[in-house]
Amino acid sequence: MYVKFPLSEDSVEAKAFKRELLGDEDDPRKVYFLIWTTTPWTLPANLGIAVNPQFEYAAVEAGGEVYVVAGELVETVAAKLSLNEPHIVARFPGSRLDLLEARHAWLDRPSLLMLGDHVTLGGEADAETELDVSEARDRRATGKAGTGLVHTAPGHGHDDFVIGKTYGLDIYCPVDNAGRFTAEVEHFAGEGVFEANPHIVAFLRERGVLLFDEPYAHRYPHCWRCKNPVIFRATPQWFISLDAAARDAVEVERDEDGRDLTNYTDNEEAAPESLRAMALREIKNVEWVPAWGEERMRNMQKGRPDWCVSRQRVWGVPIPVFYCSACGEAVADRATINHVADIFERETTDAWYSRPASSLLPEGFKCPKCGSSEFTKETDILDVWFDSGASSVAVLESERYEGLRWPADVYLEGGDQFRGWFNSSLMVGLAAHDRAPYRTVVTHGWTLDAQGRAMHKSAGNAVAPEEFVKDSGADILRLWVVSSDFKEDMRCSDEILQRVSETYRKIRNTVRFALGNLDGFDPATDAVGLNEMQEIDRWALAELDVVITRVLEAYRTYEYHAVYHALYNFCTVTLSARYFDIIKDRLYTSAPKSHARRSAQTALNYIADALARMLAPILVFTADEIWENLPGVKGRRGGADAGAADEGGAVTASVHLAEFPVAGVGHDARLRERWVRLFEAREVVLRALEEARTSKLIGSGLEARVRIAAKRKTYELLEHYREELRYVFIVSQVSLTLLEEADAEELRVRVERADGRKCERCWNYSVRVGEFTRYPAVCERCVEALGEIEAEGGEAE
RNA sequence: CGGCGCGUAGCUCAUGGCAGGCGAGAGCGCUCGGCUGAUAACCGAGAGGCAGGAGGUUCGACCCCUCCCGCGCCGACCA
Repeated sequence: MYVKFPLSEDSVEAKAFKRELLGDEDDPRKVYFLIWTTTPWTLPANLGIAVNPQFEYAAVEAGGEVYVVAGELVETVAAKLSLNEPHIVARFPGSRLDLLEARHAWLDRPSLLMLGDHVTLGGEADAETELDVSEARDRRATGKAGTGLVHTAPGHGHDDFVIGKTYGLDIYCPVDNAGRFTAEVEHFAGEGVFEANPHIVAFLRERGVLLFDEPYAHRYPHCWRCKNPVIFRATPQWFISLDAAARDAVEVERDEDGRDLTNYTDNEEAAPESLRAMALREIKNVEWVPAWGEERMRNMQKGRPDWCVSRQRVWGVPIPVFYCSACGEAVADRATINHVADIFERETTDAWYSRPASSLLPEGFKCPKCGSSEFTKETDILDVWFDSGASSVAVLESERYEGLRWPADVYLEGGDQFRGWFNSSLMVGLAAHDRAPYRTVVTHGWTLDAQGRAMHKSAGNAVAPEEFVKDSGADILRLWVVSSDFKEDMRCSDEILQRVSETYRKIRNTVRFALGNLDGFDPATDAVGLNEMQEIDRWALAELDVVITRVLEAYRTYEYHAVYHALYNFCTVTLSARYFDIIKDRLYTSAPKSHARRSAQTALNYIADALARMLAPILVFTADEIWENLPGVKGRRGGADAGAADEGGAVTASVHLAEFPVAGVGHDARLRERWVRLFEAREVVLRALEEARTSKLIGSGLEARVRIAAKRKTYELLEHYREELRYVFIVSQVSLTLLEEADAEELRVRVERADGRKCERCWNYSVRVGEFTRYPAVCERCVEALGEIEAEGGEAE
């Protein structure tokens, strides 16, 4: 709607202005300021009109009246209003209008002309509409609505409020809590604002001040919950000042009950600081993970407005303020607040609602200003952020929990909580103890879908954790969490969870292999000392040691995805593809109680034990399942190095009562270096075997005899392990020769069919199969193993 | 628009962050093959990335600077 506000012609300034426009201050034609608005109900609260000082405005004469509108909008406005032969009588910059006075369109009240950069030519300049910038630009290019003069009601919108404050206008808001006009609003008192809209339009039309109205679609803010349109009202609120220094020194809690004194400040004498100053100081002392959190928090505190802590809700923690019924004085001093606090401690905050003001105040309390003893209670409640911000004090200093202390070691939440919980906790912590309530703050990123977009139920791309847990279990969901770098945004989708499920199965299967091969192994009697173990078993433990070191460090620094990758890589490469594959021969064919087999089992037991401990925080259930199946836990009590026992040898009932494995046990850097080179050679052999397989020379690697020629350096290494090589490469025979230094290759591998026949017991090929009358289908190694089994009274297959 | 962050193979991550240096790595997945005593398993080989894009600094940049593009969080009486 377009409404005209007449110029107040009485003032000297107005006369001068009219003379400029029409040449004569006594010209009978009246001058009007033309405003446009989509919210008729805010007009009763109009106290001003804003124009943009940068724009050019024009005075348009039509039908004996003169209208002021933005120069660029003259044509569109004239067309829309069907003005009778409009013509421009003057042009002037917006700044010319500053501080002129109009009369309200129908009320006996001035409306002040003001300058504001928020005024646009696109319409929808009203603060109420919250149009975003790009959309506003589009709108400006297409349909124009508006006059370049913005009706301003400081009580009904942010921009209006701000400019109203600048010009010293009242913050006038004649709408009550129920959304109805108050009694002072002529003609419309008691009407709900939305119901009043058409009445106001009709009323203005009758008065002849409405020049045009039409239906107009535009954005308008709605309640996020009930979806109804909301209205803006400026209302009195309680704030906590961030810049005012405390008038009194903070009361310092003394260390009465043995709590760490450093938790509390004792700077009673120090000059009072503002909350903001304290916050900026404390932010430096907190460890932020990731580190950029410090800068984010600091920037936020720098530009933060005072904390509005009052909320108009019927539930919550009341603000313990009283108002004098006689003089209106707000009462909230230490004595009254402590009095209320004492009552709350006994009766909970419900007392605020159940007791009258008189019984919430100290006996005989009188208004410090007027001496009256009649008071009313504040009805606003505290911002719930204040509640959560107080959690550190409420929980950590509660006597209901043992072993807790303030401040907290760690706060962990999503990055959205910088402005939320991290902030409110900091404020309350500072108020209570002058210190940050946390030593470390860890933040995680957002969960996004496969395309990296935020999950929304409405977009249908959300993964419901509870659904997934129901199908696949919490262990796998936790494994997903840990597989991602939680400090950044994390992606989650069916495919990703599918992958994680597969890695879970791999880990579980790997440990199951170890446990399966520990059947009958009793760490107390069967374990082999580290120095007596076969070298590859010690190699496995040396690799495990590296993993332990890496995992413990990663846990310590919140690099959980590094934990995941280290453990998973260990399971797939070190164990499954290498160690397990190589020792299968020994586990399956050596005599059950042979030293060779027990050597491998000792390593397996240690590995399974360590994996259970390291996996425990992630695969909570699976780790316990592993734990229960460790031979040291199953029934018996383990030895010191037998695993499944904590330091001191005590077997714990649950892995979650056990410590992380200790680094350094299997440490052997030189051994690992040798085996790095051995495995490099193994890769060359494996490639050669693959070629032989492709050409149908062999199928299984055990069908092969490998002829290796190596230059001096490699030769010497391999020579040292000559008898081990067939097991490391998993072939039946290996021969080794020296390669000329002039040769191009460091290592040359030829694959042939293995000599002899396949041993039906161990599947290796041997020229000696058939030599042994007692076991004609078996090789020399198996004959020996079978002999041992028989000697132990066991049953040889 | 303002504050902060992210963008390396199909996927999850290394390397790279104020110590820039030869042809950017791993595992999974995929393709092909082997094994059949971890079998709703296991082993191997292979293909696969111009490090979001464009400039700049430099003898030399994934790594430093600028701009652009894409994405996320915050700027809400939602916790």
